[in-house]
Amino acid sequence: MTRQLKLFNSLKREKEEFIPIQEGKIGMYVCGPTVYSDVHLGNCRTFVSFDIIYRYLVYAGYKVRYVRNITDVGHLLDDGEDRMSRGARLDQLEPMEVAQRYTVGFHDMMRTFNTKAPSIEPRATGHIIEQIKMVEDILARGYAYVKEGSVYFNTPKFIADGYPYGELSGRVIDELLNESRDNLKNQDEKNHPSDFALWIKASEEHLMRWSSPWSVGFPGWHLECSAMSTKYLGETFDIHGGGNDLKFPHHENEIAQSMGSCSKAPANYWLHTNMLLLNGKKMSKSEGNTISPAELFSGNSKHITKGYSPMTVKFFFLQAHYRSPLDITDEALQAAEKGYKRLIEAIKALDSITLAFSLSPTIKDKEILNIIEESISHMDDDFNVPNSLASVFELISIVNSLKDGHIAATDVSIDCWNNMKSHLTDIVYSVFALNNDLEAESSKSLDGLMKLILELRADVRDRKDWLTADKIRDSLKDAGVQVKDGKDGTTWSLI
RNA sequence: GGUCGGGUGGCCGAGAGGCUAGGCAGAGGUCUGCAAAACCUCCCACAGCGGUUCGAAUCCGCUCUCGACCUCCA
Repeated sequence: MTRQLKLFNSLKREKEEFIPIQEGKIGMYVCGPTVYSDVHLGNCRTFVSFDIIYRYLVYAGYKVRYVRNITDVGHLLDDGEDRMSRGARLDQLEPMEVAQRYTVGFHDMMRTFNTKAPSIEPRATGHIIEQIKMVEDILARGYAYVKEGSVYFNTPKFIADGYPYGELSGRVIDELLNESRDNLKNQDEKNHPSDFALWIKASEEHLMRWSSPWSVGFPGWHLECSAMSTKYLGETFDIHGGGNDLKFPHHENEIAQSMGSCSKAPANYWLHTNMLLLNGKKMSKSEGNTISPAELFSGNSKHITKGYSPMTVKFFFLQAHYRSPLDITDEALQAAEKGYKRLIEAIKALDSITLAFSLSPTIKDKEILNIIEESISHMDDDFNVPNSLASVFELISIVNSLKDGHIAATDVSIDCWNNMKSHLTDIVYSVFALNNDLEAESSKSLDGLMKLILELRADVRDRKDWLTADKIRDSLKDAGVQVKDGKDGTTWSLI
């Protein structure tokens, strides 16, 4: 049994009933990172959002194939140089070395945020053959032309044949054409400014290059996603996701490429995540209004007063809907940290609560079961995590009340309690995937604790009170801490 | 300039014609040797100005304001 979902489809700009192509199965493609520098915090929010979407789809009973690419070629700079190559020159590294380094960094960060690896994570450079094939298909159907060894998509013909160029991004076709006419003179080889490159002939210095029927070159900006989504999910699949800044031109061109090559739309539902702001403004490196994940964790930034753990940051993300912009402020992060802590403390306490619950159903059961169902149905409604979290917090209050005896255990049945317990654990740990990283903090307090104990013990030793000093050492050993008295003082470690 | 999407209480953020969002902060209370935690109660907001309606934070218009895209961008 799968749950019935409603998704906000960017294509229609409204919520729709979700109907998968194959019952019970979902193919989902999400545009992944370009690995030419460290992951941007905004990337993290987007991928955390889609991770929760992926996890929820599985939770809701669907069998999901989740494909998220790694872009390691193909993005042009203003000067026509490939991004990967530029990184390579600056760093004196092989292009693939740059890609590898930042791919590893990206994966580390995804692990830090406790996201699941996608089912397939294809790389653009590993699918050059598929991309060339797609260009051939588009050429064969007349929606592309070759110029000086490069291949361009023919948007005017595509539009003239009645295909929906501009539908996703809400761009008016006439306007696109008009706007284009103005800058026509600036264009080099393209017949029309709104045309875009499918294959680009490599200049002499270009490091990343492959043979093709048209030239030794490299694939265009948008082609990889079309080729790889088709390969792994089929010509038409269920869900395509990405940041909303990719709507145009990237996603629009993906649609054009797919329809141009086989006349079928690539995805039925398009999901777009919104942007992250910092102190009410967009993040911008040039204006210094930016913060990296590492800075956020360490507190090493002028924008925040302290560091916030990855799960605190994740919880902060979860409090906003994926389609809303989210403003990062120190105050908001502090609030998130406290809320997250309250949530996790209660979840952690779940197992230690053993009370004499009622053996038969109660009135309170109904209320609790209701809240449980709400926390799920909010997720059915376009993955409304904030609303679902609100329901979870209502359950948390009930858990704490039971724990402290403000609600009598006899008012709740044992079945209902077990139900609530497993549901809370499931949704918090498996769907929201907020893994308890409070342990890291407790090791901080352990540090402080040990410092204090060892200082006191040092005083005792100065007084040559060996009995007490040894008692401390022995007791600590029993507690799992090994005390090591050395020449330069005393250290300790966990056994 | 064009297109699209926002502006919600002290802060962050859901909601989207009549019905409690939630978190954080603040006030009072219960508990406690004192704290902390937890629980209870209170704090009833929707940028401004018009309009539609029995009724608008929610619909319409205008104004102000923020953001995204239009060029690589999650």
